[in-house]
Amino acid sequence: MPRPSRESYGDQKPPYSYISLTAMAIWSSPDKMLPLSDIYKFISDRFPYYRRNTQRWQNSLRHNLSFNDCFVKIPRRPDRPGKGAYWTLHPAALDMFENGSLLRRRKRFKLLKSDKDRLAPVMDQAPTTASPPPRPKRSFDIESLISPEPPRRLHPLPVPCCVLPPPYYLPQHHPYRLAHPLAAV
DNA sequence: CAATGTTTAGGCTGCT
DNA sequence: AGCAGCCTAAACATTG
Repeated sequence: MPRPSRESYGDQKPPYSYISLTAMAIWSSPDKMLPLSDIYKFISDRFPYYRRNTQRWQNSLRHNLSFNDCFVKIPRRPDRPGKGAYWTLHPAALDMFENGSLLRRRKRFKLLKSDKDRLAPVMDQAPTTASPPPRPKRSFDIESLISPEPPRRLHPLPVPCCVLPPPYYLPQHHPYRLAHPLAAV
């Protein structure tokens, strides 16, 4: 099984879907959430193939972000202004890839319409204030699958995975908090 | 205005 | 053949 590594692929197209590449990028970030431009950067830093034809693949990537329910937009905090939201993974979508492989998804992650409707009003609220972060619960270790292409590390590697981004990015009654086994306590 | 985000549409491939 | 997952193009809206 091919795995992304420092010297893999070169100019060849990596065997990962945009969904996989985006999930890698998001999950390798400290807060498990990234703005669009950082997702682009992660991918083109690691996979030289994506240093070309940027208009094409970035359009596809944006399509995937909006189209797939597994990606969720988190509004910026008012004190961190900027263009565009942060993107994260839906907690229920973390087992989308068979046995940790990012090559092919088991099944498309699709929310029921009723779930979407329930989520929508909450996502429109302005982000609220902080509370102590729930402690990490391992679920998905993409870090073990990826290493940066250039000889440098973007993040310290043994990062404990947490299912949720830090709560201060999320509205107080965000469903994700409830979805998190520790946040519910 | 350029970057970001949403949506529709068509094509390709592998699987059953 | 039909379906599911994926890729690409493109029109269009929103936002900083």
